[in-house]
Formats: sequence, C-alpha cells, structure tokens
Amino acid sequence: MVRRTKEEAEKTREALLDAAEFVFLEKGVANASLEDIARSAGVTRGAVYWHFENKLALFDAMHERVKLPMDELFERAMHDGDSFTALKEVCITVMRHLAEDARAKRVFTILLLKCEETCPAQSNVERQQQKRDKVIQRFEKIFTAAHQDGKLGPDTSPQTAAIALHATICGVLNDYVRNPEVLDIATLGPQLIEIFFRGISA
Amino acid sequence: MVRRTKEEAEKTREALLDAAEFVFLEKGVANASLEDIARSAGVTRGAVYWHFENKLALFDAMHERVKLPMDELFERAMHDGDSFTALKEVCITVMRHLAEDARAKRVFTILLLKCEETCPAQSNVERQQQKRDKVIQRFEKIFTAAHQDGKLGPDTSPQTAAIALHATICGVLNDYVRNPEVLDIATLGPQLIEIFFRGISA
DNA sequence: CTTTACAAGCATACACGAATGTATGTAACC
DNA sequence: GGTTACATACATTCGTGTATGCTTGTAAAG
Repeated sequence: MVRRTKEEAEKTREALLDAAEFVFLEKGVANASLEDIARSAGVTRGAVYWHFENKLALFDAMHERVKLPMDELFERAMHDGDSFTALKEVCITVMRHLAEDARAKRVFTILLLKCEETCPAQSNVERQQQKRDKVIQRFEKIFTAAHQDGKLGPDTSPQTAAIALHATICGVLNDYVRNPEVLDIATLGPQLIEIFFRGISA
Repeated sequence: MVRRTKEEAEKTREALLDAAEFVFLEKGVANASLEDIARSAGVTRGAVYWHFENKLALFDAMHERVKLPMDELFERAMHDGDSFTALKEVCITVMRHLAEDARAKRVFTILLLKCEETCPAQSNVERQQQKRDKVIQRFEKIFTAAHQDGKLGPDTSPQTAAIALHATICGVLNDYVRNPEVLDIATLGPQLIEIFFRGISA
C-alpha cells in the first residue's frame, strides 16, 4: 500500500522512527536489521531507504527526536537561576521528566544499554562528551558562587562538587534504566539529590 | 606456525583473550569479527574455533578472567567487617583497584560501553542483576546496623541509603570509563564517597 | 631406543545465510 | 507527464560454522 500525500509520507517516517525505538530496544542496535524495523512499521525496506540514507541516519534521526536528560539538565541549569535550591529542583525535575516521557526513556535506554560506542570519532560519542563538559562547567559556576557565599563545605572544591553531582545523577539514571520496575526514580531520585547536597553543604 | 606443546597452546588461548579485549574495545563487540581477533593474536580463525565454541564463549571466557568492581564490592563488603568506616574503605579500595588493574578496566569498559545487552534472558545480564541485588542487600544490612546505632540521618532509611550508595558508585565508575584521562578516580572517588557518607550521616 | 600410531593444535578451504545497497518497477498525486 | 512514495528484485559483501589438511608432540609397542 503506497502512502500518497505528503502527510501520509510523514506518518510513515514517524512510524519508522517509532519502530526503530522498539526494535533497537528489544534486539540491540547492531543486531537489529532494517528489515526488522520496516516490518515492525508495516512497510518494506524500500520505505526505509527512501526516508533515511542508512541505519546510522535512522539512528541519528531517532536520537534527535527527543530531548535527553543531559540536554535538559544543561538548558534548565542555564535559565532557572543560580541558587543552590534551584539547582536541586532542576535535577529532580529532569529525573522526573525521564520517568514520564516514555519516548525519551526508550531512547535514553537504547543509548545506555543497547548501543555500542564504536570509534571515538563517531559524532554521537563526541556530542555526548561535549554535553557532559558543558553541564559540568555549568555546575561548577553555580558551586563557585555557593562557595563564595560560604554554603559549601570547607573540604569540597566547586570543581569536585560539579563532577560529583554529575556522577551522582548519571548513577541514578543508569540504575533506573537497568531496573525501571524496581528503582522508582520519582521518589528515590529526590532523596539521593537531597543526600548529595547535604553532603557538600557547610 | 603450529603451537606444539600444551603450554604453547595455553599461550595461544591467552593471546586470543588478550586480543579480544583490545579488539572489542576498539570496534565494539558486535562489530568485531573473529577474523579481527585471530589476526590481532597472530593466528587464524582455526585457532579461535579450536579454543572456543563461538564468539559468545570467547566473550564469556574473557569476562570470567577478571574480577569486576561489583564482584569485589560484594566480597569485601562481606568479609571486611560491618562498620561504617570499613564500608567506606571498601568502596575506595574497589575504585582504586579498577584504576590499577588494566585488564579489569578494559573488560569493565567493554561491558559498559562496547557491548549491547540483547535479550534479557542472556546469562550475562541476569548475573549482572543478581550481583547488583546482592550488593545492595549487603549494603542494606550494614546500614540497618548503623541506623540502630543512631549513625544514620533521621530521614534516610537503610534501604534508600543502600540503593543510593550503589547508584553513587555506579555513577563514578560510569563517568570514569567514559573519560579516564579527565576523571582521576584515585582522588575523586574517595572524595565522592566522603560526600555521600556525610550526606547520610546523622 | 627406535618405530609407529594417534591425537593435539592449529591453518586452509568451502558452503551458507543474512544483511546491505542499489536498481528497477509501479501506482497515485499534482 | 513527471515526480513522489514506496514495493520488489537483484547483486554483492561479510561473517560464521564446518570440514578437511597438515604438522608435530607423545605414548605405547616392539
């Protein structure tokens, strides 16, 4: 059955991206064939190669369709004020958002568990690194301000606190995608953030 | 050139496992062919199929050759006493060990970044889950004792503390393998553990 | 102490399927 | 009538698994 109008073609594209999420999640990116994805979307490989150049392009399109925790963390940490408590709120909001946005959760899980980082030159890995650095830099700025206000503990530098917060958040998200049914991030996330900030406070 | 004696055959086996580590690290598990690994070890695929049944068996053998952080964490947390400070030391020791043991670091990196978790029924994933549960249970026991001694903060349950500690450790290790040259785990690991324990203490 | 048979430890050759990329066909829209 | 949006068909590559060949250690037999 041929999609005729432009809107129907767009539907096919979206269906392919949706199918990619589920197939990648189930079989892993490397082990999933374009045939699998096409069939899951109710079309053939012809449709896939019409909309996307190849598997990598499909993967990238799927990736760019969602806003992942680290993107959101950076954006919100930029705009939502510099205060200590505001940063806490941002962290909690980002975690909660991942639990609520099923699509973001799927793609994030794929990136963490179902996808190999091949050569470091891969655009995916590079961008990931840059995001990480930006987030940590942003954290460091906020913690430096807090440090000057005497809010930080005496033996914790702003830089250490920034890297530590990033590691903590990554840890929670990591544990969450590995057992989403056990670890309830909506309640445990805030608690862990609370523990962390208590640990670095004066 | 044919390896003749039993010892030389064992050398070939070890060379294959070593080669597997480096090739998997570089190209990812799925993208690495047995041809790649054999050539990297200076032999042909014939040697690979003589020593191992297939790629999965080779992967498992490589995996079982090392002791990874979670194994060590469980063992040491079992034997090294139940005290609060002892647990801190255990966490730090485990982190430091990963930085020092190049082979363990390689395999751990492969498991985290270079290997897709395919079907959940895979033995690898299951064992990983069981280790995680055991470690957390062990943590919970120690924290329960600390709670009864009044060492724990009033609003943090032993269970929460256990999961939180696990997430924190995973976060550090995760960040470490992603940028080993930036994040110096030998100095930052202990600091983060310190922050965490300060956060949960009364 | 030599000879011989056999198996270990690989290398080489071959068959096979699976996935990819492309080329072509085809129907409907504009 | 041409282009869009696919389906279908084809060629090619790549990796796997297996079968076979070859060389050497090794142990039993004489």
